[in-house]
Amino acid sequence: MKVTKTQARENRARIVETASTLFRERGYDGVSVADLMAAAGFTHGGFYKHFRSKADLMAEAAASGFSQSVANIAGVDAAAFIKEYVSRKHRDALGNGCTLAALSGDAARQPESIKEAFAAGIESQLATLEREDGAMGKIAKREARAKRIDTLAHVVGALVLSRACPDDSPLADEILEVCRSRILSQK
Amino acid sequence: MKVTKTQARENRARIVETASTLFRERGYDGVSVADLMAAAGFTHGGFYKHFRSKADLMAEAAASGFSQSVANIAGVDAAAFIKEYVSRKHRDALGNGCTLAALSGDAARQPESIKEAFAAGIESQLATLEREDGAMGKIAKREARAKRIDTLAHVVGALVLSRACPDDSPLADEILEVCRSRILSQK
DNA sequence: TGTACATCAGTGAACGCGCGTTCACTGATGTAC
DNA sequence: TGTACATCAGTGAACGCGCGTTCACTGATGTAC
Repeated sequence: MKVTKTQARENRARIVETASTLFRERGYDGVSVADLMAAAGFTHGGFYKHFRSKADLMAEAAASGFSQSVANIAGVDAAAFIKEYVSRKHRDALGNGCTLAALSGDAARQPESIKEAFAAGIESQLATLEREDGAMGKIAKREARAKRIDTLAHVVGALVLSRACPDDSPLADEILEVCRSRILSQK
Repeated sequence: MKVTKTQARENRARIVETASTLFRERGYDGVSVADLMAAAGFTHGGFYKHFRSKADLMAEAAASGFSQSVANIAGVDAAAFIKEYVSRKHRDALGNGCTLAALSGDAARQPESIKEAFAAGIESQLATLEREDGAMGKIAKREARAKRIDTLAHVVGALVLSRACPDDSPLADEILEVCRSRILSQK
């Protein structure tokens, strides 16, 4: 049963978004093509009408996750970003959370095409955090970029360590709380 | 062909150490029982004479990786630790590097037994960084622990983000350099 | 100390299963006249 | 506008393959006498 061009484009987008969530929840190896297509409401065979391989989808799903994050934090100031990022709510919402925190470890072992998507994701995350430096001089701009890179690494590290601890363990919460307050006081 | 009790114990330890390295390099799903046993110099069938399951070995291999790290950083001061941790050398030495940076993302999706090994690994890492606070008061001790947790999250985040970027990309090095100098100046 | 036997680390074939990918097929959509 | 045909998104069976785990077997080690 063929389907409208528009419908097909929507279906493709739904597959990418579903994949983006499932990959963040279970990792790249934890989601099969059949799993994913079923979650999006299709049978697995049609997958290759949209994507050349699972690896191609992985790169697209990462990009989709990054633009979702960018949309979420657009217009939010640094302190609010840190408070939301380094929170129990974010830690426990793997599938809708930051792709960097959920999948950077996986990305490190993936082909270059996926690492490129991650580098682009990091840059767009940095650009979104960058609001107020239109009038800055060169040195101040460089300093502002360094600060944003440093903060991003810091919040990602806090979330990643907290998630590696057992669910509801005191250490998982301690890491989050300690890092949140310290990162906030450094900005 | 049976083997000496001592020999069997050594063989078991070799399997755990081999696994610890391979898991860090390729992730838990990237290493099969057969791969691992072959790398340790055995056939795969004997695996279950030593371990109840692959998941059991994963927890043991993590613990082994953590005690290797602890041995490496014992007696090193905070500045030297940060310089070595947030370095290109460490980033490019996945298999011999920090288990937290290599596998925390994977651990987040694993059974509680593995997360418990990670929590214990984090605590022993913190304890090793803790050298000079014998004479501290209660408040100073709490503050010192918070500082160590925060630094650990920070260095892990820097390494994880750098590794997610394409090999030899400018961004991968920039993240490392920016974070290294900023973390050092905060301590 | 020497002999007979039980133990058990290690072997390699086999198990069922799920993986990524391919393929012949369907039938509504889109197009050419 | 109406008709005939090509297109191609989606279906579901099938492909070869590698996975974690099990099992009958081997034969040197360790033990009981």
